[in-house]
Amino acid sequence: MSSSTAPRRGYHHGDLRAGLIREGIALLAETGVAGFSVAKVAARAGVSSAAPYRHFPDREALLAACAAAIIAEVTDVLAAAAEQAGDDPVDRLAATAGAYARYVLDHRAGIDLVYFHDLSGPYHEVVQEESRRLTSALMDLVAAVLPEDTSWADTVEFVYVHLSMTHGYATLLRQSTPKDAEAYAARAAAAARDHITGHLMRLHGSTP
Amino acid sequence: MSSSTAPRRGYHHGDLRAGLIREGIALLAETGVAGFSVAKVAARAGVSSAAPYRHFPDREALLAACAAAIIAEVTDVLAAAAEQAGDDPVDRLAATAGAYARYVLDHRAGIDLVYFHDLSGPYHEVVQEESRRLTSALMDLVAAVLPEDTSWADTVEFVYVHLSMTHGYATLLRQSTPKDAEAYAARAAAAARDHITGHLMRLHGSTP
DNA sequence: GTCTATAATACGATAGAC
DNA sequence: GTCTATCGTATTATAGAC
Repeated sequence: MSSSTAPRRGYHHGDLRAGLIREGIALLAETGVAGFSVAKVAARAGVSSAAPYRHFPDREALLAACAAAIIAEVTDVLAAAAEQAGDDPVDRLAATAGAYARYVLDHRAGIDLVYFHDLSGPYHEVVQEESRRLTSALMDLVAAVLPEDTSWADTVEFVYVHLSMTHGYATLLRQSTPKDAEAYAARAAAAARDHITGHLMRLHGSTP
Repeated sequence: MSSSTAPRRGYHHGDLRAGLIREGIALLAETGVAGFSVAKVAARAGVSSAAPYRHFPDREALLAACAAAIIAEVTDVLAAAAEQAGDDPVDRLAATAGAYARYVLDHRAGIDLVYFHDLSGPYHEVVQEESRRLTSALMDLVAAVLPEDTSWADTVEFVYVHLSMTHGYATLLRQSTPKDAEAYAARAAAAARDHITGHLMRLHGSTP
């Protein structure tokens, strides 16, 4: 019974697969996709450069697993922010923009994997699955903001634009001042609110 | 006089420096920063892998030169789009969002260099110079949209958000359907218009 | 100013011991 | 499942011929 829970030796890991994904995400946050390599991830996890190939067939598969994990985490972060924002639909949607900005500021380069890597290859079904989860969560929040008779296509389009400006603001932001994250998150939320307001104005056919 | 205008030999180039930047931009558009290498750029330009080092001290300098050229081109494209949009300030600003989307669709991965690479190192004064030109051009367009008594800081913030959502929409867009660019550009412009309208509403203190 | 050749390094991936 | 060892390849950058 002595070997059931404790690691057998120094090089043994309880769950190397999970550890590699964790270290992969950390490496991506520091260097971006350009600086990502299987060897570096392995070194960070404290194993040899051959070990990852027991868990992932090639570099691309490890990268895809990291991307899926990042998207999953973002989804959870946005959902939590909406939950915490209260009952008003506009507040809830705007809060996701602020939370996204905060996330990108923390994970810096990590997010570029999701937006700049070609996700159409093999192994990427997992990534697309997580992307659908994220989109789905936002669909619910957006549907609560738009009028009840809004078509599915228009709702999707609004999700698209909301995520776009949220992502764009957060990444531009990352370039400049890295401090005072809360102030920037608040401004990201305010920008999202402007967009929501303007869109509702257009729907109502009035102009300022 | 026979050697003054014509190339002397097969390996001779009139302006290799410019050619390297041109091919570097094309390579970035195809592969992104991760796939960028001095050797590949040299091969595309039809010279040996050592030749670029006569014109750029290292890889980073070539990359910086490409980034500066990309930003300069974007600046020109946005200015031309505003010019072509007519006299209404809102039309002119919204047009830049559409033009940006069109540019990113054409140059795909190329733009990530500008937004995801660390631009704080050496050689990057040129990049920051071009960035300032872009910001400055947008400042004029935004100032024409906002009320005359708007502070400089608020104008900068609006430029920031406008560019953010413009960039975000264009890059998200690049991920999905690559066809029907004009329709997407029109929607990018419409999204920018929503943001402008919503912001003006907030300034006027009214709600939808 | 461009070439050929090369050094030093890092990477992806595999083979075989344990 | 992880190790050590290794092959093949691509990269950055330099040296020296022309």
